[in-house]
Amino acid sequence: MLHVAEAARVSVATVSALINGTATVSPELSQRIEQAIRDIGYKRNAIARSLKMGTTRTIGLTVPHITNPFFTDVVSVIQQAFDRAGYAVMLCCTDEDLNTQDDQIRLLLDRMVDGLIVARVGDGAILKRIVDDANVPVVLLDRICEGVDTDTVVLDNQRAVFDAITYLINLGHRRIGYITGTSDISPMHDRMAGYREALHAAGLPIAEELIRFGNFHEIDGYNATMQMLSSHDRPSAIFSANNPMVIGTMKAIRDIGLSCPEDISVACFDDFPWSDVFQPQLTTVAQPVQAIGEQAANLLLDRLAGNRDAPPRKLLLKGRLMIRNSCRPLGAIAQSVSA
Amino acid sequence: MLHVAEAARVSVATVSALINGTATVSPELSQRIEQAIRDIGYKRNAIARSLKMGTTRTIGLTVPHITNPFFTDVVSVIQQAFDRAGYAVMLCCTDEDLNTQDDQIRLLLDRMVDGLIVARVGDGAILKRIVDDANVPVVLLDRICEGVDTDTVVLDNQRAVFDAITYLINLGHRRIGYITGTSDISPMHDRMAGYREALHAAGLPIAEELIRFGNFHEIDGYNATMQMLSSHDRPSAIFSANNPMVIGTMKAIRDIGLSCPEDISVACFDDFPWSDVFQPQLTTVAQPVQAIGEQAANLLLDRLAGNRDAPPRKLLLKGRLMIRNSCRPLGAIAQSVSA
DNA sequence: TTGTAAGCGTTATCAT
DNA sequence: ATGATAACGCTTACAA
Repeated sequence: MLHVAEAARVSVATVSALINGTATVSPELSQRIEQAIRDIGYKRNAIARSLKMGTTRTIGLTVPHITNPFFTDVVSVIQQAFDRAGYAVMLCCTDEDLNTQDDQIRLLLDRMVDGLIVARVGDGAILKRIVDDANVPVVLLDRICEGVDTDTVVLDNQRAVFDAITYLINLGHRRIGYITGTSDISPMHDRMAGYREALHAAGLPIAEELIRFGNFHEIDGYNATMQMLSSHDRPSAIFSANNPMVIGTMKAIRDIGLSCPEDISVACFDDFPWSDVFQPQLTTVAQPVQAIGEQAANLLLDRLAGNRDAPPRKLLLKGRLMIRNSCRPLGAIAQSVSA
Repeated sequence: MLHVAEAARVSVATVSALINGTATVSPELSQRIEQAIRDIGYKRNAIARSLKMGTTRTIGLTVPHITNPFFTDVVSVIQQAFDRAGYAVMLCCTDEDLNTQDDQIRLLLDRMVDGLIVARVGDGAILKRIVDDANVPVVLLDRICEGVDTDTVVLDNQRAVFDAITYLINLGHRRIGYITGTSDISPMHDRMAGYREALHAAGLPIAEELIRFGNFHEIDGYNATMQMLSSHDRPSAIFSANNPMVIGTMKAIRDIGLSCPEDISVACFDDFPWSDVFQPQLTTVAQPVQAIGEQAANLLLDRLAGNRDAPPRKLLLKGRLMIRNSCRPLGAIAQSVSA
């Protein structure tokens, strides 16, 4: 900018005034300055501006795994929304690791991000302290956080799984396997509650050996399914509370020589774009990813626009059961087995 | 930092020296300073540091669509690599739009990113100018760029498609539909060349009506497939040069009342994690996503570490044909049709 | 070993 | 309408 000012024979203040329209500058000087800007190819340095202004027009976004289709979509929507608003987004993946998340959030805060969207992991205590210290607005995505009272966008997970399990029960299933991630994060906790609630509402017993915990990855779904199917009294249906793990479930079913839905019914949380093209067409609980991403972005954008004092807004969205052909009435299963 | 200095009754220079280990400071002062840092909860401001140092420890990454599974994986790998190295990554999605890409790269450059990884889109001329002006290292990912002579990681696309089409030909297919994105980007151009080369090598004619151009999205694959299948002389196999479009192809096959592989064989570029679990199990060309992401990251990290003068390094990786069951010998197709 | 002070590229206040 | 100048928070000669 100094170069521009010199070339145009004006002061830097005038250049700044012109660029930002913060004061009126005469036509002659305007022209000289614009010419100089073109000649030199001047671009305003956003870092210096940030230092002075105290704002970076950058937000931080942290999710557990970007390869989880749910997060892929949500990240995509959020990124687009901020791009439209002229914000940059720094993306971090915590890999479901608490310390990693910790480091990443500090890294983002050090870089003076104007706001944070976080799908947290693990214990919320540290997150709470970080968020309290930092003076930036935070929106919690997908996962609520005990003690952190801030804008939130989550699904009604309990209700969604209740519906799915009830559907399975109505199909005649009595022994329904349930594969979940560690329940220290709210969605896993709430989904499990939905499972228990549905069984309870139907007057069915809860068989603890049918509940398996994994670490969110395909391999965990594989192992959990293997264990359940190797038992002498295997379930007639399996619900996976997490999207990547259901791939493992399907591989285990295949490897053990069974097939879905003939021998075992399968349903899972989170929809796939290809769900209704390949066989079996998985019955899933679809989350409104577009809405989730947009709401999260809007909530933060609203705070960024200056609305700091509004009380925390908690959005609870509804899932939708997408019934396809991966779950069969239990009668049909009995037939195919006896055939 | 000023606060810390005051609280510890030292100068800011001493605080800085201690934090950065850039000079030795006496035990007494060290202790006082560390105490003050804890008391105040001081965190170094990375923006101010960046302004002074001229480096942000942040890189920019732009891809067309993060929802394209290939890019999802590559972005994930790259993000992890830079996270390990203490870098933040700003992610942008161009949506295959030239102007968007333009704006985003400028936005990243304004923010003084230390380097850029770009899976470019459209005409390379503007990209070239931008890259020349900016004084940051750039690595080109997935797509080379005429005139931009810099580090590059791409696949041997022509060879990969040649292999896939040859496989189809050996199965007995003669009329092979080909669905591609606009060929102004190198992978699409090279893959098409592989298609033509394979037909030519087998002495087969190239039927231009079997080559359809789409815009990379599922809907484009759908439309292209619909058109081909509605013709009186439809192909016996379809190859989709792009991953999202093959979902459209499968939907079109279903909607038109045909089935794969019984009525028509399908193969495509880019592998899916679930390819060998659902039916039909798609035959695909798998890219070494892990290697691609790591190499791109390493190339940039190496430049960032100071190796600026090495000549541009061009990495050409090999694809792998994953043969599954979505392609049938033509004889079998004839049988199932006559049956 | 420690402190003083200049400077990174902006914006903003206050004279002129 | 324009310009001089301080300030944002840091690093780094250089001086003490």
